Amino acid sequence: MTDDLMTIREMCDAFDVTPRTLRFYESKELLFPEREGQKRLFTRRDRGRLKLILRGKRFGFSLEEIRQLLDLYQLGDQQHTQLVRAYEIARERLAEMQARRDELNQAISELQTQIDWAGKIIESNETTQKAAE
Amino acid sequence: MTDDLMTIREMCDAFDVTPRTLRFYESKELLFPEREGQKRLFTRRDRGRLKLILRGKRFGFSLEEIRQLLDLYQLGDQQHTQLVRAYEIARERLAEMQARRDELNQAISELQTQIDWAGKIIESNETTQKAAE
DNA sequence: CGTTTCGCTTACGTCAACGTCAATCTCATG
DNA sequence: CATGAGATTGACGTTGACGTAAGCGAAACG
Repeated sequence: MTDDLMTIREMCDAFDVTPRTLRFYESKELLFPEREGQKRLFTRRDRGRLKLILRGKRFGFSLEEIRQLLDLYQLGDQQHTQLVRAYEIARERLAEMQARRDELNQAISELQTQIDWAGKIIESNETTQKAAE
Repeated sequence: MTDDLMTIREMCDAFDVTPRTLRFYESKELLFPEREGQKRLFTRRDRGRLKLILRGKRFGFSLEEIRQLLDLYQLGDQQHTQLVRAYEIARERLAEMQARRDELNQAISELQTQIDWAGKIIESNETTQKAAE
């Protein structure tokens, strides 16, 4: 593939973000595009990371938290101590995410209940209205 | 129950927030505490809403989005048109939340995979180290 | 009765996550 | 070669969600 590398514009179109956002993420060390002269060229690795960044944001993680999470996905070349530490952090994060999912499930079922109620009310309103006509 | 009404301090202790936060939420019309003279007194309704507010925040909703969600839980005294509209919004939100949950589940299983790998690496490192001793 | 202790209001400060604008630079195209 | 479209680097502006400090009123305590 010749377009293993993508320009900033291609990235923006692909992920629906602005150039400013990509430069900002680079300045925060979330992305590490290569350079061709001055111009940024984003790699497959950058795309993978960006995907995770955007996902993290949808769950309300801060960019700093996301940066730490990203490091967990790149555990290859670590020292043993570092690896063990990352492992522990990862297990904590996993527990958090599972707790969140459970909470989210509860929120969903509560909202579902409200919706069912509202549906019934609307239904009865409409039938009584029809009856009144 | 005589303490159906709670002071600002009791609320802060119960929900681990600051007074500033509660006043801020009131100013944004997320909470509607009663008044005894100048002092705020938070009702059971306020506590229910605060619980939902804090939950919403954990999922990355803005306060404005949360305000709209809260209205869905108070569909009693609405006009028919309003009710139908709220019903539609609620169904959209529900779909969003379900999508989020699915995405979260995927993120969890991916992270789980990474953790399993890391666990294996750590294990093998430790056994080879032991063997070398 | 003085003085802490809460609580209230008003108002300015802060931090994250970008938006926006100006001033270059660079390269392709008429 | 001019020029116009994109990209880059500062640098300042903005918005959301509070923090924080100043000043005042009420009430509870020694």
